[in-house]
Formats: sequence, C-alpha cells, structure tokens
Amino acid sequence: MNIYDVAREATVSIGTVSRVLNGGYVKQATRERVLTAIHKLDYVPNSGARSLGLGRTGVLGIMVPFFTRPFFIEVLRGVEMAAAKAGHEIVLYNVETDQQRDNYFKRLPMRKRVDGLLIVSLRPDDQEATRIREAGLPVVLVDAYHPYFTSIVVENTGGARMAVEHLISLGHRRIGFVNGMVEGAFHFNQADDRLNGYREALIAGGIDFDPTLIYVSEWSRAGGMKGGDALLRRDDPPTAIFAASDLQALGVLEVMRQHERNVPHDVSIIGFDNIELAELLNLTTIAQPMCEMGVIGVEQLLHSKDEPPRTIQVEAKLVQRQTTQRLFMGVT
Amino acid sequence: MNIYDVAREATVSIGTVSRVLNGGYVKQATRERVLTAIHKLDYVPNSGARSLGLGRTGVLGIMVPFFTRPFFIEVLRGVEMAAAKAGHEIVLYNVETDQQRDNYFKRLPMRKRVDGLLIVSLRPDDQEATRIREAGLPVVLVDAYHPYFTSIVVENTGGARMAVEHLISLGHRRIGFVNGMVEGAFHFNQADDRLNGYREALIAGGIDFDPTLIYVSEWSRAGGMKGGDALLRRDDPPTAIFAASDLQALGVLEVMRQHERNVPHDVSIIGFDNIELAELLNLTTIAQPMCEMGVIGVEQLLHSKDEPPRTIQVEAKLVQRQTTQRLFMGVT
DNA sequence: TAATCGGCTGTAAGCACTTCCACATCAAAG
DNA sequence: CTTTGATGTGGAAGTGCTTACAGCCGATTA
Repeated sequence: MNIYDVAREATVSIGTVSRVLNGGYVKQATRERVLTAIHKLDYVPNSGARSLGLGRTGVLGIMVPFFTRPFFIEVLRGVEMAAAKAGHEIVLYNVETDQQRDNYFKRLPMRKRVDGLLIVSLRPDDQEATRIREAGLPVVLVDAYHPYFTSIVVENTGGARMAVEHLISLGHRRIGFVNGMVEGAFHFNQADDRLNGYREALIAGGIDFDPTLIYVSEWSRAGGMKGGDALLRRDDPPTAIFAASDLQALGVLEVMRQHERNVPHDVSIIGFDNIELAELLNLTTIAQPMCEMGVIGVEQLLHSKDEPPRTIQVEAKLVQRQTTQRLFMGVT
Repeated sequence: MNIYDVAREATVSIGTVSRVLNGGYVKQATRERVLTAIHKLDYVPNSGARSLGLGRTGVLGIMVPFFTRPFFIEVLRGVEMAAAKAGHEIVLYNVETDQQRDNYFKRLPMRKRVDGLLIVSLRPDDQEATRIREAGLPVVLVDAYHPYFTSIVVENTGGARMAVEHLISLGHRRIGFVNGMVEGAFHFNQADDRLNGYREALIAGGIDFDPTLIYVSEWSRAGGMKGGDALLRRDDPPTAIFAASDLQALGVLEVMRQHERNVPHDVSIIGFDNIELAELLNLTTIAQPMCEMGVIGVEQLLHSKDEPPRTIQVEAKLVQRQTTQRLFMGVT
C-alpha cells in the first residue's frame, strides 16, 4: 500500500497524488478522484519516506532528566500542548545517567530524527554546544542557559531573593537553605543563581551570611529530608528554611513532622516551583510558570528559526500558603 | 554529510560503510578505516533514510489519555525504562479529546512511524481493532482489554473486592463507592470491573447492594471531591468510602477535611492504584504495579511478535495505611 | 596447475516519498 | 487565427540508506 497504488486507483501519476497531499496545483475534479482513492484504500503516507523526501520529520525531541518529577511533568505538559497544537509529535529522551546525557548530546542533533530539540534543565558544555550548532538543528533550552541557544529561564536569583525576603519580613533571621545539587555531570546551573538570591536577600536584610546554614542535596524529597534533618540537628536550628524546590521542601516538612516540630509555628518553610502538591499540602512557595515555559520553548523552536538566540526570563511569584508565619518571639 | 562522504573519506563503497554500521563481513583493517572516517566526519546516519531502507524505525509509540495523571506517569516510567533498555525511542501520543483519540486510532497504525504501539487505558472498538490488526502493527494494551491484542490488566474486580472486604472486615456496613466514569468516548472499562468487585464483596458480606451509595465522577481529584461531597450530604452518610482511584480518594479526603470529619475516626477511606502521593498522605489503598505494567507492555510488544494475543493479569495488593480503621460503634 | 571455496567488496536495485522541469490544455488577449 | 499566460499533469531525478547479487582475491585442495 503506497502512493503508486493510490495513483493507479485514481488513474493519475504519483506526482499528482503527492500534490494533493502536500498542496499544489490540482484541478478540483482530479483532487476529488484522488481523495476518493485515498479513502477507499485507507492510505496513509509512510512517514519515513516522507521525511526523507521532505527533509523534515514533523517531530520535536525533548530531552529531560528524571522526567517523572513534577517540575518536568509540568514542562512536558506545556511542550505536549504546544507541539500538538502545531501538528508536531514529540519524542521523549529521558536522561537518568551521565552516559545517557553524553550519548544524547553527541548523536541526537545530527540524526535528523527530529526537527528541533528542546533541552530541559540540562546544559551542554561549550564543545557540545558548538557541535550542535554546527549540525544546524534548532535547539532551545528550558530552565537552563547557554549563549548559543535561545534559553527560557525563570528569574532564579530574583525568585530566591523573594523567598528569603518573605521570611525576613516575617521576622526570621536564622534562615536555613536546602539547595539543590549538581547530579552527575548534568550541569544544573539554577542552584548557583538561587544561592545568590539567598545571599543577596540576607545581605539586604542586614543578616550575616552563614554558610553552615546551607545544606546541598538532591532535588528530591529524600534530598530534602537529609537537609531538613541536618539543619534540625544544629544547636541553633534555623527558625525558617528555604528549599530550592518544592520536592525538597516536602522532604523538610516530612522531617519536621517526624520530629514533631509544628510548621509553621516552630519553623517556617518555603519552597520553589509551585508544583500541584504544594497546593495540596499548603506549602508556601515561589511559583514559576512551568507549563508556560514548555509552551514558550516550543514556540521559540518553531517560529524563530534564524533569529539570534536570546534569553527569555519568566517571572517568579510568591504564593503564600500555610507553611510560613511571623516568627513567634518567646524571648527576644 | 551522508554515507557517500564517509565512503569517499575511507576509500570504500557505501555498501561497506553500511556493513560496518549494521554488521556483516568486513575485513578488520577496512572496518577501522571506516570507523576512523565516521569519527573524523562526525557522521551519524539519517534515521529517516534508515527506517525507509530497513522497514522499521526503532521507535515505539505510546498512546495515553491525560498523561500527566500520576497513574499514567508511572506506566510511562516503566515504558521508558524498558524501551531505553531495548534501544528504542518513544513518542508520546497524548489524548485529551475524543477527536484526538479517533484521529490517532485511525491514522497512527498505518503510518509506520512506530514499530509498535502501546495503548494505555484506551479501548479500540471492534472496527478500529480490525483495521489496526490488518495494518500489521504490533499493538499491546495496558490497563485496557480487547481480544485482538495482548492486554495487560490488573485484577480490577479482585482488587475492588479486596478493598471492600477490607472495609467490611473493619466492621463497616454502609460503604460508599466513588467510581470513575467514562470520559468522552474513551471506553475505559475498568469502572465496570471495579463496580462488580464492590458488589461481589458486599453480597459476600451479606450486605444489601444500594446503588444510591455509588457516585460516578471523573478520575480526578475534583471528581473525588464531588463524590465525597454527595455522599456526605446524605441523611445517613457512609462510614467508609471506597474510591476507584487514589486521585479520587484524595478528593474525598479533601472534602472530609473541609467538613471537619476526622479520617479515619469518623470515616474510613480507601483508594486504588497506590500512587506516590498515597504514601505521602498515608492513604490506605489497593496497589497495582503501574510501572511494571509498562515494562511488561514493552516486553510483549518487542518479544512476542507472532504469538497469539493473550491477557496478562497482574496482581493487586492491599496496602494498609492510616485512612481506614475499625468502625467505632458509639451506638449499635 | 587448475578447480574450489570462503572471506570480502563494489554495484545497483530497491524503499516510498517530494519536487523540479517540461509539456499539455484552455481561456483570454492581440 | 495566433500568441500569451495561468493552470494542470506526467515523468524523472533526487533523498540516504539497506541488501541481494555478482565478482574478486588468496588460500586450500585435488
């Protein structure tokens, strides 16, 4: 079942069938004959051959680490929506190991399996970036930054500052920070920015920056638990904790519950991301428009072919819920 | 940059290059020359041309409704793991509307873009099934059943029975059921099975089956809230509620909290699925091996080409947590 | 020395499309 | 009645790969 069968059925040439399919001069009567034949034979063009002739595939790749984490799911949701709307399919490249990451960065761009590649939370090094650019594949980064590519990031520094300012405004002065870590060679670079925001807010609030109040862990609930635990065991545990992601914040909450510390009475907690669970558990957090970032990413991928790369910064917003409150001063 | 360039660089024919890539008789010295050329030119075969010549694509399709829901994410995780292990890519076909569903069922199988298609929680009607089978594309169903295809399902009836038996064993006799509904024309058929399990358990426990204790809603938290609310407003609200999915159970929990009913003291709640959130919120539930179902699905897709379709039933397990307890008999 | 054989390689024919080019058709214009 | 131009159409080349087939070479065998 191929284009020749259709051509024979409709008594036209394959060129005409192709023109009906792709748009081009075809007389109305002929077009209808061809369409009838297509319908009758239940013909659907072979997409491999199509992309070979066309030079494009109609497929967008999305490369993402640990795609089951809520943040990535939300981005993915945006990507899927935008891609579907534009008539593109998406293939998922999940990255869980350094090897996978390197492998994808090395081969993916030149295989021409996808028309464009969206890279989430992963940063190519300069050599990889150069090769990708030379391969000519459109690439957009989401939640990551590289000067060679259009990048979509939330205001990480500003968001973190906002979180800590919020805590300071509530009277807290000993503020712990559970930051995210570089997992393998994935080159997350959000952690640095959020650390800067944390520091800036402290300094602006006239509070000494104390590195021992910082715990660096995986971007996961388990990671958050480690951080919460470490901070809790101090002689002078912080009265408030800022976690670099909601998932980590949930881990901190969990630890507080285990140790029977009341949140927010004994300790205030604020996260970052505003995943669905945050709402469910009433977690105060800094929201970033995750889904929208995916949408913007796809739009950039599709509609800004030859424009120079630019960085699009999206806004972070404080979402106040029940896990932060004014510091209770039993004794000054 | 194509296979001819490599052939020229290595002073061999394209046939030899192809043989190096795909395995075949090539003298060691020649092979090395070719590999050097490939490396030097940074050559990666064009996958469109490859699949055209090869007749297969190395891609698996996964068709799934509302993929962001936790259940589907878990299945997807299994699918991704198994596909990656087998060296296949996956393309995601998300279904949110009847139109998308029909469209995919109509065209997907004959486009040959994928080597196999995994359909999750969606049931083709007989006509669609016939066309798919005739197209010759391997198809496996997960969490859905059709006699034409290998299907992987949890023991829905048994699981539901287990849930209700658990409640009965705790002394409950007025047991509400928030079941899932058919959303659009998606033909979920789990709801019927779970209803049967509910009924069976009641009858076995000598309890009258009361249809007014059943509320049918979307498979979502919002749906669960509606159900919980409806059951709560009765003159004789149930002392225990079984929800057909954890997401719905969470909605019920939410409503109970809003109305200041203590769970499990005032009312016991049990869900179905055992999503990650269930553990987080201490929800008693019936676990189904979601991730594993995805893995099995892919394995079946890849390794059981010409075997007759069969139904693989996986086990459901009761996971007791904190949302169910023995009925407190203030007054008999 | 000639026949045979296995390892290795080049050639060319697919695979199923798209698209360029040339040519045909037909109406309006000259 | 011829020219022009727009509209339609068929044929063929091109897309980048796989693989069947035939042929070559050197070593083994008769």
